Amino acid sequence: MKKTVFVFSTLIICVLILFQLGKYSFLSGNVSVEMIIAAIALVFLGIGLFINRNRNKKLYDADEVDLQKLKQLGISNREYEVLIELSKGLSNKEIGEKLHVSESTIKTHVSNLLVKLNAKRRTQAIQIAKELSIIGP
Amino acid sequence: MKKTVFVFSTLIICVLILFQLGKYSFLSGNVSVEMIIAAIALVFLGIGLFINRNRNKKLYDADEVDLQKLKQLGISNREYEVLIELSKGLSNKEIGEKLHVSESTIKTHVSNLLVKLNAKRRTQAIQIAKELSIIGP
DNA sequence: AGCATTTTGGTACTTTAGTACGAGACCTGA
DNA sequence: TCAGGTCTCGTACTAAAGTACCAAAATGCT
Repeated sequence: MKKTVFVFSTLIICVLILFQLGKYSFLSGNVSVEMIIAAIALVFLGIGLFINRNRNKKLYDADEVDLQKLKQLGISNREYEVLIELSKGLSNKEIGEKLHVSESTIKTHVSNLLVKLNAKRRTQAIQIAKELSIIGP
Repeated sequence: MKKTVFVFSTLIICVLILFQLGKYSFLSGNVSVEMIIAAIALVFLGIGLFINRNRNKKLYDADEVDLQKLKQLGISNREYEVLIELSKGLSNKEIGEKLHVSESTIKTHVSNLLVKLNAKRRTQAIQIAKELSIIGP
């Protein structure tokens, strides 16, 4: 939310600045029409690129989208943590060591994840989770 | 390559059209300055969004990058096919059925892939392959 | 044709992964 | 306080995955 507000605020401010700049330049008559148009075009091209870059990043950030889908699927916090490590290619044992719990516990979490994600294997779970955008690429 | 040429050609054409449009409007004096600027801004905002969308898609297309990296890693055609199915979350047995070979063969391919990708598990192989951009997200 | 590589497949084995239970500890809202 | 959910851990089992080694076809290149 913060990012979205920031981006759109910046956009609106840019629009206002450009309008004022355009009026002033035309009144004074010092700057050519082509230059102004080129400047505006460049600025908005940049804004377009910036917005899309942020939009693509946002898909894999810890934002509202994730939490919503996690609740829909009934995935708990701990299970989500396991899912993250799972997707990094760690074994159950390694995940257990990283989260300071036993391998047994991880197995339980993974089993629950497979049911909730409707997957047969951990590799499939990774794929499904990525399609649902609840984990990064 | 085709896409890049297309995008930049479109961009240049848009620039030219906008310059001509700008000149004509100012000469005739029928359209307000604000409207023209707004139109230009919107168009280039759109172009910016469009370019970035294509750029992000291109990262995971079947381009030259793949083949180069595959040769560097010594991954053969068949192994690559197996890697693709692997990343979809299929089991060795399922991959065998899909590619019309035995599970044994897939095991051999997977074992070779793990060595070549320097991975310990298939999940890790998927992660590494994605980092190297030799398979899609 | 001859050599190198790839692809295929097998056996036998060890290691992970995954399932199916049960059960205690810990919070939290009603 | 108590039901419900989460988190933890265990045992015992089955099913995959992965390793090591071998070897015959198939393919590609010169």
